[in-house]
Amino acid sequence: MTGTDGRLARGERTRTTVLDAAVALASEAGLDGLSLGQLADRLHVSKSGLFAHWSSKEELQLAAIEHARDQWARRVVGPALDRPRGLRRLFALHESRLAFYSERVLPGGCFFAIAEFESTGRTGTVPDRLAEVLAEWITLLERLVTEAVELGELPADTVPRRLAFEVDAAGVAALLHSRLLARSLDDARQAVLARLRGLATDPDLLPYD
Amino acid sequence: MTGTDGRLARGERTRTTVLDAAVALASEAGLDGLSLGQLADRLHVSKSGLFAHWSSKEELQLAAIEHARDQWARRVVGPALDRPRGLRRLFALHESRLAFYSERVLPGGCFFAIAEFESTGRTGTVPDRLAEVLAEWITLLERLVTEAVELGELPADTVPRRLAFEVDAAGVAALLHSRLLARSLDDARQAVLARLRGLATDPDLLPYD
DNA sequence: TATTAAAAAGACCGATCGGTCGTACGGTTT
DNA sequence: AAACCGTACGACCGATCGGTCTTTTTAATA
Repeated sequence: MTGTDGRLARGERTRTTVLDAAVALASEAGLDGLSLGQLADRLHVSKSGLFAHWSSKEELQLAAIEHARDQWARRVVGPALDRPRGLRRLFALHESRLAFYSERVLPGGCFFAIAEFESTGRTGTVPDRLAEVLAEWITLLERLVTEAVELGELPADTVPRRLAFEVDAAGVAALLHSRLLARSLDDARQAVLARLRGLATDPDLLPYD
Repeated sequence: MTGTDGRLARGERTRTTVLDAAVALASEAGLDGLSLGQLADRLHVSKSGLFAHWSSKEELQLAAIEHARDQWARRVVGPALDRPRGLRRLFALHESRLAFYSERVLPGGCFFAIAEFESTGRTGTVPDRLAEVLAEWITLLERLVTEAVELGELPADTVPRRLAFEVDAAGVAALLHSRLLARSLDDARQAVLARLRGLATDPDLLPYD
C-alpha cells in the first residue's frame, strides 16, 4: 500500500500552510521584508524547520510567488472566465479584482503590487519571475480587450494595450489608496464602468451603475 | 557679527546632503528598508554621525518625508502652477509628474508611492504624516478639477473626486509599470489626454497628441 | 519489531540592524 | 586664552537577520 505516504502528506500540508502565511506576510512587508524568523514565530514552528522545505530564503520567495499566482488565478481570473467572452468578461475581471481587495483576502491587499514596487531596479531570479507573472496579467487584460473588439462589442480602432493599461491603472490606484481614500474601490469601479460604457457599441452589456 | 554661524551652516549643508541621499535610497528600498548603515557608507560618513542630526531612525524618516515633499512641490507642482488655471493647469500637473518619473529624478521613481504601499496596515507618526501628504496631493488634484469646472472648461456635472482619481490612477500605474512596460509613461499621458479632451467644452485648450 | 527516511527542533554562526557612549575637532563667544 | 557648543568619529551594545549543523521525533516499510 503506497497510495499516500503520511510523511509526504504532512510535508505538503506544512508547505501549503507556510506559503499561505508567507504570501500574507509578504503582501504587507514585501518579499524583502519577509523574515524567516517572524514567519516561523507566527506559525509556531522553528526557523530551521523552514529550511527543511526550502533551502534558502530566495527559494521560499519563488515558491511564494507561485503560490500567490495560483491564488490570483483561482480567486480573480477564474470567476471572470465563467462570464461570456467580450466586454462582460473584461469588466467581470476588473470587478473580481476589486472584490479581492475589498474582501481583504490578503492583509496587505496585493502580493504582486508591493513585490513589483520593491523589485524596481533590482536584478535576480525573483524580479525576473515577477516580471513574467506581471506580463502574463497585462497580456490577459489585452487579450480580453482584443476579444471584445473581435466580437464587435468595442470599436475596431480600439488600442488594446492602452485600454488594458487604463483598466489596470484603476485597479492599481484603488489598491494603493484603499487605506487612505474610503471610496477608492468604488471610484475604480465607476471609472472603468463609465469608460467601457462610453466605448461600447452596446452599453447594455454592462450594468447601469 | 552673528549673521552666519559656520557650525550651523555646515550642519545644514550636511543635513541637506544626507536627506537627498535618504530620499533617493528610500525611493528604492522604502522608508523601512532605509538602513542607517548603508546610508552612512554611501555618504562616506560614520553611522553615529547621523545621530548627531536625528535622534532616531524615525526622526530621519520624518525629515525625509518633508524633504521629499519639498522636492515634489518644487519639481512637479510648481511648474504646473505657472500654467493658466483650469484644464491646462490640470494636464500640466499630470505631465510634470510623468516627467519627474521619466527623468529618473529618484532612482526608485517615487518616494511616496513605495512609502504608501509600505505603510498599509501600520500605525505611527510616519504613516500618519504620509497620509497627510497624500491627502494634500489628492486635494490638489481635486481643486484643479473644480477650478476647471468653475471656469466652464469641464461640464458642470463633473465629479471632481472621481476625475482626480482617474488622473492620479494613470500616474500611479505609469510609475508601477515603468520598468516592465516600456510605453507605460506614454500610455498614461495619452489616456489622460484623451479623457480630458473628451470631457472638455473646448478641446483646443489641450494639445492634439 | 527493527529499520529507514522525512519532518521538525535546537544550538549556534557571522553579519547587520538601530542605538549608546565617550571623545576629539573646529568655529563662537566671553 | 578659556569656556562653550555643534559636528563628527570609533568602539561597542543587544537584537535580529539569513543560514548551517546535529539531534530528536514521527510515520511507513521490510
